Amino acid sequence: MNSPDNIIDALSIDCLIFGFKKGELDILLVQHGEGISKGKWALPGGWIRYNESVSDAAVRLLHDLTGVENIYMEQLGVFGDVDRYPQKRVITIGYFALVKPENYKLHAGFTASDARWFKLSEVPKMPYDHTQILDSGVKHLKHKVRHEPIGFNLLPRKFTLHQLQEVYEAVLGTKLDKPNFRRKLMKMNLLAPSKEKQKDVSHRAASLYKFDKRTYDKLKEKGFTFEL
Amino acid sequence: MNSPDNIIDALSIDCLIFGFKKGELDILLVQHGEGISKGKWALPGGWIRYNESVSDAAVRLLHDLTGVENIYMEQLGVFGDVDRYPQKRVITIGYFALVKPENYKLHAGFTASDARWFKLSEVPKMPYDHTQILDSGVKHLKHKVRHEPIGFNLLPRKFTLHQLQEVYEAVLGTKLDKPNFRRKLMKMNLLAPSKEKQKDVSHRAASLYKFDKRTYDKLKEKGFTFEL
DNA sequence: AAGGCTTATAGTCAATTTGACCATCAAGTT
DNA sequence: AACTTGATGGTCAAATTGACTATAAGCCTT
Repeated sequence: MNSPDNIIDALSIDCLIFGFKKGELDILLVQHGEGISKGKWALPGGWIRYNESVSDAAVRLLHDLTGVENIYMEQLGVFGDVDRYPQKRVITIGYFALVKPENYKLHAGFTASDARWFKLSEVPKMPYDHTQILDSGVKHLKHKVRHEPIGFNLLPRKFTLHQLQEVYEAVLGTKLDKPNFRRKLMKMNLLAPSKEKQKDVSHRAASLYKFDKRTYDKLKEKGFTFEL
Repeated sequence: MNSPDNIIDALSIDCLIFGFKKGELDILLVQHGEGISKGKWALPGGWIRYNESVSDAAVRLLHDLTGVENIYMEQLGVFGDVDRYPQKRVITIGYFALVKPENYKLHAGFTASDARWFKLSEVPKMPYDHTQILDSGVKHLKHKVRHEPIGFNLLPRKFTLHQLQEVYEAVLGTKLDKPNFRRKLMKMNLLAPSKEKQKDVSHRAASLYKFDKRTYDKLKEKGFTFEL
């Protein structure tokens, strides 16, 4: 096969970086400091370098922006409508990341003059097809959170069952029964109890758990699938 | 954001086209007629045109190859390792398609000198990262078939419950209990009985059903999710 | 035409899981 | 010491699942 060189002008990456605070999902946006989209809040992103794999580029961009190394991250897909970007043919690859609150501090990166978290319900109008990318990511999150144990990537390493429940309630937009939720989760054996308890609460302190990846991997080999 | 133009050389599409016959999954490959990969069987693919969205390109390529318009199709993801393609930096977008047996006839397309179906178990070594793309697609299929009603896209429009069961057994690599499988599927109300029966079988003819997309869409709105 | 094959389809039943609850417990607060 | 708040533990009927058994419809042979 012969390739018609340079049939597109450029290939970018745009990141959906989700966080969770006060019972609500947040998304990290940056304010563009130059170009046509100056002043607008948009998804953080950047360009793929020539000698860098697509996934390396995503890791690099995510790191530059948040300063964090071990973020949960996956590729969301390609957004390639002809007129998604003005003037030139730019195709972008959407990435999807979940960050823990302890990593909520962030760098202001590259060409962004500022960066901050928005509640999902208060995301402003964004340029290009970023709103479409976000919708696609939220849909993906809703689906995935029910079929794979990824919810705790939005929580501190040690978390209470109730915090986890709040994540599910926020993502799925439903209320869940507390005893039933805990019963279901505990039976899966994916939560390893740490000996610690919650602190600084004005009521009985809840036990803290952490996700037991080792056990999950073992169970998965035996055919177990997470379902909620 | 300023884009460093043409940081990659080209962007291609590669298609995973799955079929189902004789209780086994098939995949459609083409034999390359020119270039470095001459003579090798590989995934069918092509280039994205300047004035064409990525998804339009996928539809076009799939149509050129199979001659079929309404194929079940979705984007699988981007494969962008630096050295996945010799000499140049070519990034590819994997697409994932399921075709019905009545559409098994195909055109030999563009630069492919030949095209044919391979059983999944007999796929030859493929050039570039095509084996990786295939593995990724099979994994995706295994997951998706359990969480969304897409299995019948590998069957004729009207099919028997047992045919459907065979699809699941082939994809998942397990044996399923016949009465239990039928009970579960029937309870979902996603299969509309056609008045017809199987023909030319040397035993009691089974009823034919078709997937009832309308009902599925309604149920989905109400929060139903397909699970098997 | 009768009996035998083969696969479809129906039904049974115990074990497990779910959904909707109520009850008790362990802190901190007044 | 009583009260408040949320954690944790149980109960129970209903629904679902998994492992089977039983019966029904056809063709195929003799």
